[in-house]
Amino acid sequence: MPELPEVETVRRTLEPKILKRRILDTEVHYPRLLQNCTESELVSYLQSRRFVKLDRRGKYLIAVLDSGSRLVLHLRMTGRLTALPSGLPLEKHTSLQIHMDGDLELRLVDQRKFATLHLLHESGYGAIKGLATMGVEPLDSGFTPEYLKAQLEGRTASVKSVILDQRRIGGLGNIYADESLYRAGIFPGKPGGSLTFDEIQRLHTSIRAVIREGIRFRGTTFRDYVDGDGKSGGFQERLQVYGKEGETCRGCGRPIARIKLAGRSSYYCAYCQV
DNA sequence: CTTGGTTCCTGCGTGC
DNA sequence: TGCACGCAGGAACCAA
Repeated sequence: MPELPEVETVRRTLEPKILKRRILDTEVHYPRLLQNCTESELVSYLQSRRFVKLDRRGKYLIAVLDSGSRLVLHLRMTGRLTALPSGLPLEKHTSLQIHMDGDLELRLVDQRKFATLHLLHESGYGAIKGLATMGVEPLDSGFTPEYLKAQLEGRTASVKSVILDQRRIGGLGNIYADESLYRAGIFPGKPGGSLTFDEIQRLHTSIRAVIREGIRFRGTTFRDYVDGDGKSGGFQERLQVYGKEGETCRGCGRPIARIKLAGRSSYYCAYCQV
């Protein structure tokens, strides 16, 4: 599940490979990937264009073209975006291929087919609701304990569902949310509005630390994720609770538990997180 | 406004 | 061994 650290790692690995190359041809194998244009529109628009920049906002990748228009991609759960030598065998669930000069192929493989692609010609993100309403990111200067407090204040929903809300915090997903709450010693099901300022400060610190470490270790490969070179991440070695139901808590030796919150699995230690 | 349920999709784990 | 079934999950959308 690509979250902020994974998408940032993809961005960093892809950008130097794809910039300045000319697009030779585009093949769309899963047309429903395209949210606001047709297959033929995309193919003809990209013909002979070049990418001049690869940006990220939350979990969105934004590829800026030399025309100024942008391709906006969201990998959702199983999307893999790689830039590898052209002509490698076509994998099952390949949604998109962009053939570029210099023997390079930008490829999207997406087993569950939830990934989305927008082609934006106008400025701004109005056409993409999730981008237009994206909240402050954990590593932005605006992400302060006070900001987090304001997001949690008055919420009866669980703290976990509040921090997963992309309109409040951009880029956090299930894995890093669970790891952050574990490090902060906070039970994920606790109502958001019930956190003390001390707990909010701890959560703020742990979210930033977990996201920074996630990037430093090049993301978490729990199942599908690979970076732009097709390589797995390293943060899965550092996970303390996510996916570890029944395993021993490093803090107290008791078993890690799992509950459902807002429709998602939440892993936590019932003793260390209150 | 908030909150929770449903939907999209495919592969995998479970149980008979 | 084989098959049906439920589940996993990010975010848009809908209903209350």
